[in-house]
Amino acid sequence: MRYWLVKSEPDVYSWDRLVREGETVWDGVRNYQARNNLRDMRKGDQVLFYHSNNGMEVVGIAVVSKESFPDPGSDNPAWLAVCLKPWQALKKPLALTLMKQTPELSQLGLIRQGRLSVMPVSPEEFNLICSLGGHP
DNA sequence: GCCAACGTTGGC
DNA sequence: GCCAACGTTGGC
Repeated sequence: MRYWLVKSEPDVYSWDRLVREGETVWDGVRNYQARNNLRDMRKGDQVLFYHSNNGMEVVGIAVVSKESFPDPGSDNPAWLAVCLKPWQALKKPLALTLMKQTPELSQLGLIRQGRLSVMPVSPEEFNLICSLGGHP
């Protein structure tokens, strides 16, 4: 089991919409590093869902429901998509400012490489984020 | 709205 | 292959 974090602007695609729809195709990634991370996702991996720009907090945990396939929105087979399903909302969304104040999270990709939209998260980081988010 | 970070593009 | 110019992302 591996752990990941994806970013989404809530005005474009929010956690609530993912919950409403039950599953979504996570496409439109046009960055090679992020693409490589999509490629490495396996069914059942857990994915932190972060709202960028508007919100700036981790709001929930999703699960990879389908491993990578060619992005249906692109003619270029180099670009990939996965499917995500919502699993659980965090009881307390975890703000970026709080994560920045947490020494154990100082190596988080979200903080170190602000523009990357799909990134791996270590098990330790994942567990800490869950517990800070009020998750048992 | 501004700007830092970073990726991409294209001229040489 | 280098690097300047430019575009995009995202925090502030």
